[in-house]
Amino acid sequence: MAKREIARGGDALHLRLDTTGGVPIYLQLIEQIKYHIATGILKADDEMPSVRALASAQLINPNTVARAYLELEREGVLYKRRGMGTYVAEKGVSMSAEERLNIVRRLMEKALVEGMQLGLDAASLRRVFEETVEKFSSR
Amino acid sequence: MAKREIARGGDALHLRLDTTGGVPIYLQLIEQIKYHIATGILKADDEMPSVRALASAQLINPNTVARAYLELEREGVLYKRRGMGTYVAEKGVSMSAEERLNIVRRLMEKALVEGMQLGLDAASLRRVFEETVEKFSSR
DNA sequence: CATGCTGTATTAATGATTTAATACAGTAAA
DNA sequence: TTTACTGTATTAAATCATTAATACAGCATG
Repeated sequence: MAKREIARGGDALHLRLDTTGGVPIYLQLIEQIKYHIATGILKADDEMPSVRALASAQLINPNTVARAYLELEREGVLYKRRGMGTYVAEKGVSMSAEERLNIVRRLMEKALVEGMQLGLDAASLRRVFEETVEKFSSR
Repeated sequence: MAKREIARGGDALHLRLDTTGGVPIYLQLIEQIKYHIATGILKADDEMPSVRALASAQLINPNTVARAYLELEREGVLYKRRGMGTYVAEKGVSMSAEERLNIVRRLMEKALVEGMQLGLDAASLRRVFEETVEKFSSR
């Protein structure tokens, strides 16, 4: 038996999955893994929990984890070594600068449209922006 | 027959609906209506196109429009007068300041998590923010 | 009050998504 | 090579979401 010493980034993962059907599990996984990378809990080349380990820890089907990992690999967030494991990738290597900007622009627009609809002025929106940037600037 | 004179805000609506199934039609409607409000094309108390008028203009089912209007009413974006029509509401009257802030925080977080994952630094993110704010500050 | 417009409600059909069961395939270590 | 771990692929079941058909109900106008 190969009981490798593991120092998985996944050890520090605190995933809160809501399995009541509101949001698909694999999307929650994707979102929370990205979040943990953004906060620095997961760093480049950290090993993720295996598909089966994470599945049994969370009492979900391995395929659901595999789907999340697959999508994250497509986005360039994770990379895999067949037979070995899944790892955190370096950032932003998969697309052109313009493509990346456009993705963020779309999301920013969504946030600000919603904010304006809720009656927030530019100053309030700016405050939310700065506040949020700080959460991710510890690294 | 009551052929009322109408000055619908909807006249200026340029909706581009993609009916190939990617994004649900009613969500596209919601998003684009909010967008038009944010840009000032639709103003408070403007009359929206009727459920049937918008449906036949866009070749979609009236219930689909009704669903979008219903959701927008729930969010306080539109209001209705039964038998009369649907209108654009004043902004941000339906929830507490803290609730409104939290909604925007969530969306902002999503945008920035994605941005960081794509390798953008704080300065680039700030540029996207300012750029986007300006789009909606003409009013 | 009748007409023709508003939005509403109910139900059904369709289609897509999500999850699960299960078997396959690659790698490392003993 | 065997074992025990990795991820992968295929298929099917179940669930959910979306859209549509159709009938109902309220209001303004003439």
